[in-house]
This record gives sequence, structure tokens and C-alpha cells, in this order.
Amino acid sequence: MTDRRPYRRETEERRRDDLITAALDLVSEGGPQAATVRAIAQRAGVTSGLIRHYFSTKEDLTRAAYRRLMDRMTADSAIVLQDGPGDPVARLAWFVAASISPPVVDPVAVGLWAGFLHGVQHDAAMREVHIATYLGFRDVLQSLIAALPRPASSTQLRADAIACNAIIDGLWLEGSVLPETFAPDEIVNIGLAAVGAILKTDLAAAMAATKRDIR
Amino acid sequence: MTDRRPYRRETEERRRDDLITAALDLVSEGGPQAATVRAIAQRAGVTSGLIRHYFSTKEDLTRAAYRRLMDRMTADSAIVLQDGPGDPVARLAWFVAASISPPVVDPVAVGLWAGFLHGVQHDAAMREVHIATYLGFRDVLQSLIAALPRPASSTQLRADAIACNAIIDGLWLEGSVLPETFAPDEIVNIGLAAVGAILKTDLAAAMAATKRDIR
DNA sequence: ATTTGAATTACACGATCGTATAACAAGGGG
DNA sequence: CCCCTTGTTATACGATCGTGTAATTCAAAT
Repeated sequence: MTDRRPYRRETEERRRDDLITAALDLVSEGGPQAATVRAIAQRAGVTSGLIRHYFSTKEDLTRAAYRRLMDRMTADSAIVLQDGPGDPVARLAWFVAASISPPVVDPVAVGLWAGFLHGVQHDAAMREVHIATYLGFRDVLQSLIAALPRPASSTQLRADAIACNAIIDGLWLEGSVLPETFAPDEIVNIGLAAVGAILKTDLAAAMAATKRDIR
Repeated sequence: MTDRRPYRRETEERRRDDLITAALDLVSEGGPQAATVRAIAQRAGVTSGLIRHYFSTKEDLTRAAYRRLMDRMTADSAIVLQDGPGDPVARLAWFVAASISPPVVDPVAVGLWAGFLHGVQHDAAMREVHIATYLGFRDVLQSLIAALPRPASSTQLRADAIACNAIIDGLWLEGSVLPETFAPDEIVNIGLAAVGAILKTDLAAAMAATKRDIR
């Protein structure tokens, strides 16, 4: 009868992916308030009714989007462990450097992260994701620290991991929110020096040495 | 004619204060979306029309609320400098400890902070407040570091201040978002040890000594 | 070629959003 | 004691929110 909008059927995976991506884009651009059902649908190229076909509620979509964001950020940090150097000191240095460099350090990412924080504090499912992500990251860091050629008790190891993680988080925050305040590589250099000072290990030298190796 | 709600006239200061407080409470409880004009007015015990009598727009009220939040947080950190110890090492230790203890470390505060971050990134006035607050805090920290009995170049001083500030920010974040993950005083102890390691100064000992003095 | 299941669009619903404007009343200055 | 400024309430407006339901049309199976 009337002219209805033509459409193509897509796989469930593709549609969910498009909707989640659209939601994240909108939150980063306009804050949580901008990620309305209608705006998300329009951005994803579908009509708003379709959202409720793939997500039982908007909160459900929000949770999925947060999960996606966290997965992406941890993956960006851990990727250097795949084909990075073998030396324990250099491995730690690379991991720290990657965690406080783009694309982990990114105004968009920190904006998204903040946009979801209220959900993390009040929604049990989102809180679970956050805890798993945070402790997972810290455990990776702790295992890298444990592999260093130096003696350390388990309680000392935990304290070191928390401290180094705090440096990474703090520099990530500041570098992401106020990137123009820092010179290029300043954050990485400060981070390596600070983590090195806590662990009494020269990460900056190890970084420089392996950088030369790669070339 | 009809029965209108009775009311008392209040000073401008009092009304602005009530409205800002109501807005902050609502953001902390329900996120930015919960701080609607009507909800803020109801929480403050007035009708919604009154908001536009004191704030030209909702954005204007939001900016005022953010300014209030930042002022309160920096004041909570700096209060220990008023009647704290005179010894430079102890002063720094107290300042660091206060910055990673309640009421600065607080789930409500970090939730509020995150709720405003999108505004900070996109609103020029809010961004200005953020930059001033952040650099102001870091300058206080840097001047405390500069007062330590040790030689340091100005570039080294800047790097140290950024690194120590990152530790504080990171521990503030983690302690505020996941308080149940840490033992009592664990964050303070780790923070003092980490800042001390970076500055090669025993802050924990200075803290313990002055604590004994106060008693 | 036809049927059939479901992916997708279309539309309606009540609630609530921020803003604008007019009517009222509180309380100090004459 | 009354007036007059203005702090405050009341109400309306159009836009938009998340959700529920029915109608359609695509694409695979028969």
C-alpha cells in the first residue's frame, strides 16, 4: 500500500554489532543522554523497533555496549604480549607503555568509560564486568612483575601490582582527558620511570634496548 | 482563589546552594539523566520554575554544580596543609594520605566526577574548571615535592609531580570504585610507599613519626 | 512457484523532558 | 498600613523519551 522503507535481512551478529557500535558512538559524542533508542537505531541504519527485537530492554543493550568497550580496551593493552620481547623486564616495559599510549589512552575511550560508571556502580551485571576487567588487568600486570629477576613476597607482589596499576590508571586518565597538557612520549617516559622506581628495575633502559632490537 | 502552595522567600545564596546540592545528590544517585529540572526543584523544596529564576538554563546550573564539586574535593585534600606538620617530608606524606582517604576517596564523589566528564570534554566553561582544578592540585603537590631536602632539576620536578599525581589519581579511582577490594589503610600504605619510592624519600616513616607526635 | 517463519518497519501510547510566560503573594520601604 | 518590587508558583507548549503491538516484506525451505 504505502511505500515502506526497503530493507535487507542481516545476521543476528551483524545487527547486534551495529547497534552496539552505534550506541558507543553516541555515548562518546553526546554522553549517555544522547544514546536514545531512536538515535541508536538511526545511527545503525534501522528503525527503533528493531532494537527491542535484539535486546529485551535498553538497559540490556547498554550492558552489551559496556562489555564491548571493556573487552576492546583490555585487548588493546594485552596485544603487545603476543609478539613482544621475551625478556621479562622488557615485556613489562612494553606492557606498561602500551597501556598508557594510544589507542588505550584516548579521549573517546575515557569519555565512554566515565559515561558507564554510574551503571557500574548501580547495576550488578555491569559491576561484575568491571571487576572482572580490573582484576584481570591487574593480574596480568602482577604476573609480569612476578617474572622479574628479583625476590618478592606475595604480599609485596600484590602491593606492587596495585601501585603500578594505579600509575597506569592515573596516567591513562590524565593523558586521555588532557592530552594537550603533555609532550609527546612524556606520559610513557614518566610511566616507565615511575613503575621502574617502585620495582627498582630500569624499565626505560629495557624499553630502549628492545626498541633498537626491533628495528 | 485556589489554594496555592505557601512559601518563604529566601536569599539568593541559600536558594542557589539548595539547588546545586539537590542537583549533585540526584546525579550521584541516578546519574546525569536523573538530574532533571523537575527532580532538582522537588529535591530542593521548590517548584521547577524557580530554577530558571536563578539559572538561565539547565546547563548553567550544571556548570555551577560541577564547580562546587571540584571546589569541595580540592578543599578536602588541602585541609591537612593548614594544621598539618611543619616538616616537609611529613607535610607531603599527610597530603598524599589525605588525597587517597575519605572523604576524597568516596564512591559518591567518583560517580559525580564521572557523571560530569562528558561536559568537561565538550563544554568550554567546564573544561576550564577542570584544567584549573587539576593543574592547581598538581602545583600544590609539586611545591610540596620541591620543599623536600633533596636536589632536583625543574624538569625532574615536573615529572615527579606528574608521576605522584598519577598514583594519587589511580588509587583514588580504584579505592572509590571498588572500596571492598582493599583492606583498611591498604591504599594509603601503598600510596605512601609508591610516592616514596619515586621520590626516594621514606614517607611512611615520616607519617608514622608525626602520627605519634600528634597523639 | 508457493508457502512460511521471522526480521523489520510502522505506528500509537502515556510519561517526561527543558523552556516560556503569566498570575500570585510575601515582606520590606514608604 | 498599604504599596510595590520580585521571589515564587502555576500552567502550557512542543519535543522526545522507552516501550508495546500490529502490519508488512524479505529470504529460505518446500
